[in-house]
Amino acid sequence: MGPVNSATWSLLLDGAEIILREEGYASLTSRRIAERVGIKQQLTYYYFRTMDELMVAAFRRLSKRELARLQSALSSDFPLHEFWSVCSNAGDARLISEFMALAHRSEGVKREVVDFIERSRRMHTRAIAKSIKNARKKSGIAALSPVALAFLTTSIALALTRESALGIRSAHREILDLVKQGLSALEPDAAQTKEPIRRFR
Amino acid sequence: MGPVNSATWSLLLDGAEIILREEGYASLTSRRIAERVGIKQQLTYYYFRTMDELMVAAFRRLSKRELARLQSALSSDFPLHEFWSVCSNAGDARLISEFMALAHRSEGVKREVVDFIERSRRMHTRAIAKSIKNARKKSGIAALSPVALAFLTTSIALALTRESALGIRSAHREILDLVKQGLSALEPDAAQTKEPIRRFR
DNA sequence: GTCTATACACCGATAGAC
DNA sequence: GTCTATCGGTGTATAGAC
Repeated sequence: MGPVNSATWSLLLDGAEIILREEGYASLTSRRIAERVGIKQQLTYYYFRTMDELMVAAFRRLSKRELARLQSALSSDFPLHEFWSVCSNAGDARLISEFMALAHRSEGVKREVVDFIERSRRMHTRAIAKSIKNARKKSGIAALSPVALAFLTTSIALALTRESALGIRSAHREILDLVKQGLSALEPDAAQTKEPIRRFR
Repeated sequence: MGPVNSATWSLLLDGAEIILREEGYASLTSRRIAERVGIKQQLTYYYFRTMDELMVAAFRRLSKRELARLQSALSSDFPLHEFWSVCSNAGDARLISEFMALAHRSEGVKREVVDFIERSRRMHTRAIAKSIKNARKKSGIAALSPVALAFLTTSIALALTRESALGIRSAHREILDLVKQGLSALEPDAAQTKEPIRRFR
């Protein structure tokens, strides 16, 4: 069994991410990955016992990276604005949504995905709670609990990216304005210092 | 080429739906469908030229049925409550989400999916607009345009079903109460006459 | 309309040479 | 650690008998 984090090990996971992004999980095969990164198919089984193990490893690496990215967003000057920006990244959203689909087909992947969602929601919730407490004048948004706001934010980000990928645009502009308004209510200074978030046309 | 809407033709699409629901789109193969409904694999190609054609036909049939279901919901006494109830049906949500994933891999499916989303959103938007106009006292919810409310409703329904399928429950109770409250603001009489919607524990 | 037979490509996975 | 060779299984799709 090949060593974790070695060069070829990482290369295989890189290939897995590329395939998932570009072609979806149905094309996530050892042959396709190997072909994409220029190695022999059978080498896959030196580093991973089964394809399922590879998928779990791929998501675990992605999850680690994504949680670090979210954590660093939450450590910035405008945590909620930055968190939203990370959530709205189309490439990673696509990747995570492919893994969510895979979660229905692999117990191992499912465990990791659930763990990731719960962790990121907890982080997000704590940050929202802090922002609400710090906000000078309470806006109507504080009628909702932090965890509900966290759920809504990520749900909206995912729906926007998914529909954008299909070419659907109806209501997007208004929803985006609404989110921006909500974020600015919780982080008032961000509106002046940062340019408007414009991720969807 | 076998006749559309014949018994075996329908049987094949039934099988396709079952496979999609139970195993996801990666398992949507002619062998698996045929095995599931008890016919020979090769017969698939008497009714459909390619698997892609079968998928498009399957979604078209589902889309028709679903739009009819939504339309009939909107013709009921409490259109928005009923629409929400249909959207929150776990089985159909799963099916539609599998087709959305398939849309990334098939131009034909993509066209049908986009058409379905746009049609259902238009129907939903019109119904919301009508309810807002009819509502006696305007609630805070009317600050949002009908199409934005339509987007939010379906996004929330999809996110709730997806997370429920994974076993995640955080914030669900509160979000469900929020939706119920919004629906009741637009359709005030429904609260008394119908029992509370309780689709997620 | 449904069947058998069959083509050819791709899949996961293993054995063993170097 | 990477390679060649190879297995049995499954995938789409076609030809042709009944």
